Amino acid sequence: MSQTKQGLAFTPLYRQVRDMLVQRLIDGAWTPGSMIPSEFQLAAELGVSQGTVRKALDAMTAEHLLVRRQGRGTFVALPEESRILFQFFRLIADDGTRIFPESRVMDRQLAPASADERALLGLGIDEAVWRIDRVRSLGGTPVISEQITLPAIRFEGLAAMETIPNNVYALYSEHFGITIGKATEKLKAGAADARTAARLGCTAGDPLLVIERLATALDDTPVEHRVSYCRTANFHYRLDL
Amino acid sequence: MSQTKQGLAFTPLYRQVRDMLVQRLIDGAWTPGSMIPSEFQLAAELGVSQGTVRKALDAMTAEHLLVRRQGRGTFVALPEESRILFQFFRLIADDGTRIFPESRVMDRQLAPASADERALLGLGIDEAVWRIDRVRSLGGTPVISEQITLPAIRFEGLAAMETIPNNVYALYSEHFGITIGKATEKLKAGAADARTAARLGCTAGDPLLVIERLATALDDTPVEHRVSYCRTANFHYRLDL
DNA sequence: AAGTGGTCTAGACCACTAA
DNA sequence: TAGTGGTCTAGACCACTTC
Repeated sequence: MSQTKQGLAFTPLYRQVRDMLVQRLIDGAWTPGSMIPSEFQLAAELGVSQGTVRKALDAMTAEHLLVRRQGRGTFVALPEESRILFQFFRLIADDGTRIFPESRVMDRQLAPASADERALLGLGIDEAVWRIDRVRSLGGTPVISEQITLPAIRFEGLAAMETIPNNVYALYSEHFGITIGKATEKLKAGAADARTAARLGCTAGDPLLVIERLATALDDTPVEHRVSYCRTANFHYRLDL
Repeated sequence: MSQTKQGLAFTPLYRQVRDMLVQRLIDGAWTPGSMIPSEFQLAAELGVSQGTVRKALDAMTAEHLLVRRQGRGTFVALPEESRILFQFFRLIADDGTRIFPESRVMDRQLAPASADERALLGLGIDEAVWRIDRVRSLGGTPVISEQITLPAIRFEGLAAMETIPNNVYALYSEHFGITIGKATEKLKAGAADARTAARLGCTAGDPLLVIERLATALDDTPVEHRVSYCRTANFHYRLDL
């Protein structure tokens, strides 16, 4: 647990500790929902001070990987609705209400990956993908039509599943051992095509908010590509700068 | 610099220090670009430890209020292009390039505030606002049409100004002593009206990304309301989750 | 009462910058 | 060489939760 500080590749100790602890999440040594050892235990085990462990744990808390509760302990974050709502789902009713959307799966297919999909998900030439097509409703009204693409190799049991639950990040975690760590979104305005318009109860050509998301696992490998077409008549995408 | 820790209104010491230092920015005791005292000097002056001052300064750095440079010192952040580009301007070329937009002011008016404007900017019944209408271009092509609304009382010298510079946050800071601290954005999809379409070189009815921003000063009072209509044919709004 | 995270302190040493 | 921020340590006490 020591390192010469000169040279161009200096990594602070708290960062090394953070990386080691994230590795435990990747390896599944610490599972979602479980309590991890206390700061002092980790400090003793790793041979660093408690303050250094704290700095690593604080960083992981900021990444939403851990949840700390005074008096109780530190826990591995769960992909529960409240967390998704806070971290990943930014569509909010115009009156400020936050609701978790319901989903209706329209289609699910296993197919060879297109060139675009291979590039986005880092797949080889012969790899396949799952494509999930669903409609999401907020307060009973269909608002989002979205297509999700997953690398087939990481979701091998998916064919056997009867239904796909509403919270897919909980599915990835519980059934496939994949934790989504980060995601990048690109937003554009687009026009509704006939099929999407029919789904969302609007007219073809109506403007839609188009959200393209690439989500990565804890090891920063791409896991999910998603394009969402959103009717923003009564909802908006909110962001603090 | 001490406080009983029981009771419901406990505020950590580093937070109190942070608030005191932000007050110096509000009061203008520390001006943008200037170097502030070292951690040890502040600690001695405020009667707290250097570690507590550091935690306050780190928080302010995270808020983009300060810039720290190892070996040089800690400086009050400037509303310079690079900072705006990083913190406030999220429209990026599809190839990933970040450019600072040029602006062309189409109109500037002083008028009584509408009911909506009064509500958004926290104004009284007889207050006036400035309305600035401009077109912004990226790499020579007009991409954004936006309307900015400012409380007239906070921008009294604006009538005398010949031109309005491209970087309005630098203007607010340098000419009116107002530092924008935070902003909230609401994104929707909308259709171009005839005037906006003519400005942006598209067709009326084309989908546009509509960004509504409310920016607040360091003391959390609203300062600027802005609605931007963006053509996203070759650009997108990017965000990390 | 015991164990946890949250705060605060004091001091050491390293790395970077400028004079 | 002096001064700055960046990292790391060791230890104290407080607040919250559970038993």
